[in-house]
Order: sequence, then structure tokens, then C-alpha cells
Amino acid sequence: MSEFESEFERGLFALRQEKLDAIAALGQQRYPNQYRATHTIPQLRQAFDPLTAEQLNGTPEQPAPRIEVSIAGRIMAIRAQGKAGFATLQQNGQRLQIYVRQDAVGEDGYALYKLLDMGDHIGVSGYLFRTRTGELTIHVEKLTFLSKAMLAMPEKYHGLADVELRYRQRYVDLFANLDSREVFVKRARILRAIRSFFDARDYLEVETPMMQPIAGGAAARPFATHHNALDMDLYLRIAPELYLKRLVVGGLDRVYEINRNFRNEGISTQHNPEFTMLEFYQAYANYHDLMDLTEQLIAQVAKEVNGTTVVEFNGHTIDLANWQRLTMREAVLRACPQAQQATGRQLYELFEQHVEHTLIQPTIIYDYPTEVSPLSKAKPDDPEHVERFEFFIGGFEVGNAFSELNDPVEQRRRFQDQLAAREAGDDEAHQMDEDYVRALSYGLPPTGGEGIGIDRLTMLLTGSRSIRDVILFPLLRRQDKSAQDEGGATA
RNA sequence: GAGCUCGUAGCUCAGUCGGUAGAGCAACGCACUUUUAAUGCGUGGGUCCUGGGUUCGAUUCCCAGCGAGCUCACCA
Repeated sequence: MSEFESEFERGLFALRQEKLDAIAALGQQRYPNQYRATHTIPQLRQAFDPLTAEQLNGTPEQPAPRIEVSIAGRIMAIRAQGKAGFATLQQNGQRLQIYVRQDAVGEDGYALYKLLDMGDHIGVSGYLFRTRTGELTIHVEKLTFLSKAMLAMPEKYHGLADVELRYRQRYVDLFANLDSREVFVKRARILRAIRSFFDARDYLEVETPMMQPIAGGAAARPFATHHNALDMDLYLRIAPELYLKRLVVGGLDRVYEINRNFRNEGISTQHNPEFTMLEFYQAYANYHDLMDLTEQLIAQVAKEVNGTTVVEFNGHTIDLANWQRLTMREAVLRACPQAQQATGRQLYELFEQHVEHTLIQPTIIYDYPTEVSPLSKAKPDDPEHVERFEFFIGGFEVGNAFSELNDPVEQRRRFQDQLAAREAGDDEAHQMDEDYVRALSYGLPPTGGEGIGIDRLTMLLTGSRSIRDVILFPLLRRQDKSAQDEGGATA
């Protein structure tokens, strides 16, 4: 580390370096390469939290047999009192207290203890007991130094509160704010629950290109890049949709993909330029089947992750097992009764403007205007509308699904309409994908497909108001000090 | 992209109706062998985001910039 934020940090770093020398002088390695513990802290707590003080400590007349254990962790609190002291170690989001006294660890051992700082990693072995306030504690017999914190920990009571620092230095946020850690643990559980849901239904998990010559499958502006050896312009994908349907043509009747999409658009509490999308396709299913599947999926994931389908979000209590279904027309007319004569696109705009943010409880909105749905199959009795639905929870869209358009002639016509829109200035209109039309020409069975925003689902299931709270490293402007100075000089 | 708000010690925050700043934690020293936001005594630590303007004097007022948060727009 060559740059410091301040003289304070430079001084602290140098001081910690001296402490490392002193620790090495006591016979410890500065950066040992392993430590064998008998338990992780969560394992140990689970096993021994139930034991009472009497079971652990025994009585003065009859001491209990000692339970010898060893653990490793980061020091999150340390208190010395002369020739003894307590410290709290943290590992995997849980904490355990240790008690170190000179007559138990020896003079060198206690000298090492006095050289420890908040944030250091250590390993300890000893026996379990409960203090007189009842806290499960390791009575340390041997201290092993593992790694030094060369920089200051955040304030121990408030943690790291600065939102920007929490995003930029997530490594600090994660160990300093256990709530933050918990969000990402839950996110992993959400992904696991989704995978087991689809695996149990005979879906195949697949991966399709992130770099695509034509960015298709959604209306959005892509990021552009270039492959040098092939001298080929490529786009980061805005959706996997067209590739997944090619797979269904290929006979993979049920596929799903959980992966990143990239859209070169604005950033907000609900938008990050890269975000994680679940897309799944099921041959021989239509959008009504997907509505049922969606309700099952969301409720089951909630139950597996939170143990309940009820979540608190943004001041609302939401039951993810209690859904309503409305056609888009019904939903709009409820809010805007004067919109009887509105065209499809107008209806859609009214919906986005007046209805979407009011849909707090889980709601499926179905039957979309054809002109805003270039990849969806029309309703058999009504070519103005397509078999498409989106679902909304907490006031925003979480998923989008439809019966897939599988008529290559009609698909080509829709693409051409989009091209016309593009030429008229709509740079988010879909591009022509000849190979996709060719794939359809080989015969796509009737298929239902759906995309679900994993980040937004995670927001709902963790009560996070901002998408940045559920993405480990959200995109922020770079902090360039020289650029800052140049910028300042222009005035 | 637009509007509003914010930027003070490593962290969490006060404060200055314009006279170059404080607390707690963290750090350093001393005391303390069952503490747990340990305690007591003492010490050090700041380009008050950056640059300009107004002023005798700016961290404070004004302008511009940088970064962030919220709202809106675009979108999922």
C-alpha cells in the first residue's frame, strides 16, 4: 500500500508494522499460511450455547471436565485489564468471546495479546466456560497470531454508516455491518431455492452468450465492445431471450438461465447497469401456466429463505402468497376511468404512469398491447393483444412473461416494424435477428417464457430499499483525485 | 439527463448568525486478572471535499466543479 488517506493512516500503518516486528520477535509468523481450528464460531455456538454455566464450569468442589476447542476469527472488540483481558472474535457473521490471562498463556503469550489490535485475525485454543455474567467464553491457553489489520476499524458501535463508503469498500461493510452480510447470505439462498425449484421440475440450467453480435431480446441500449482477433463488434447482452428460445427449438424443452444482463441506461434505486436475471422457457406451456408457476415460485422461495411468505418492504406488509390478477385494461380503467377509448400504447403509458407504482401487493397484469410486445404471441381471438403478463410487487416490476411468438413470418414482420421504429429515432427498438427467424423457421413448439429480476426479488425478500444494497459491488462513479482537482480548476 | 439535500479527525457525529474547530469511538502512554459500547487519568490527531469570488478576514456567504443520497426521466 503506497498511498494513505491521511497522515493518521500513514502513522498507524507504520506503527502496526512495528507491532508486526514485535510479534515476530515473540516467535510468531507474520503471515502464517494456515490455522487448524476444531470449530468455526457458528459451529461452536450451535454446539455449546445450550450448555449451562454449571455444565461448563462445574462447581468449586467438583469442576466439570474441560471442553477443549480452538477457533479462528477477527478481533472485533478487545479489552485489556492489566494482566488479563477479553476479546471478541468474529467469523462467518457470528461472535465469540475469549478470555486471556497471563498465568494461562504465559508471559510471551500475554505480550502477544498486548500487541493485538481491533481487526487482527488470531487463532486461539483453550477450554470453554461461562463468565459470571453467563457469557460463553473460551479460556485461552494458546494464542496464535494469524494476520494484522494495518488500518483502523470503523466505529465499533455505529459500524460503517457512510453509504458511499459501504458500497466502495464493501469488504469493510461486510465485516463491520452484519446486516449487510446477511443480505448477501440471503441472496445466495434465494439463488439456491430458485435452482432447486426449477431442477425439481426437470428444467436444464444453461449459459448463453454474454457477448452478442446483435443485442436482442429486450428494448434497451447495449454496451458495445470489440473482439480484436475477429475484428468484430460485439454487444454485452441486454437479455438471453433469443438464445434460450433457440435452445427450445433444439429440443431442450425446459431451460433456465441465471446470469447478468447489461443495459447502458440510467442508474437508480431500482436500476444497476449490470443486473441479474432469471429467464426460463417451457415448451408446450402458455402464459397461464407461467402465472401459476410464478405464484408458486415466489411463495416457495420466500418460504425457503425467510420461513414465511410475509415480508416488510418500504413500510408495507406484503404477502407473497396472496396474488391478484388483472388485465392491463382493467388495471388502467380502475385508476383512469376516462381512458375507455385509449389505444394500446396509450393504455400502456397510462399504466406505467398511474398504476405501476401503486401495485404493492403481488399483482399479475396480463394481456398487453401487441405494439409494445414484439416477441409475444397474439391472443387467438384478439390480434390487438398478446398473451403476456408482468408481475409487480412493492410498486415495481419484478417479472415479465409471455407465450412466445413462434410464427417466423409474423416474427419477421414484427422485427420489420421495430426497424421502422428504429429508423424513426427509437434507438431502443429491437434489431433484426435473421438467425433467430431462421431458428423459428425450423419450428419452435408452443412455448411460455419468463424473466425475473433477481436483484429486485432480493430487495423484496431482504427489505432493501435500494438495488445497491443487494449488489456486492454496485457501479459508482470513479473517485479520481487528480480528475477532481482538474475539475475544480475550471472555475 | 433535471431538481432537492449532503460532504467537518481513521469511524460516528456536534459546531462556527464570517474571527482558521469540538465530543465519543479508534490511536498513543499509565493503572487495573470475570469484562462485554469495560473503567479512570493523561497525550497526539484536521487543506472543515476541490477551485474561484465577496470580505480586513471564509470551514461558514456566493459561483463553479467533484463525489454521494433522495425524487423525477429512461428502463427491468
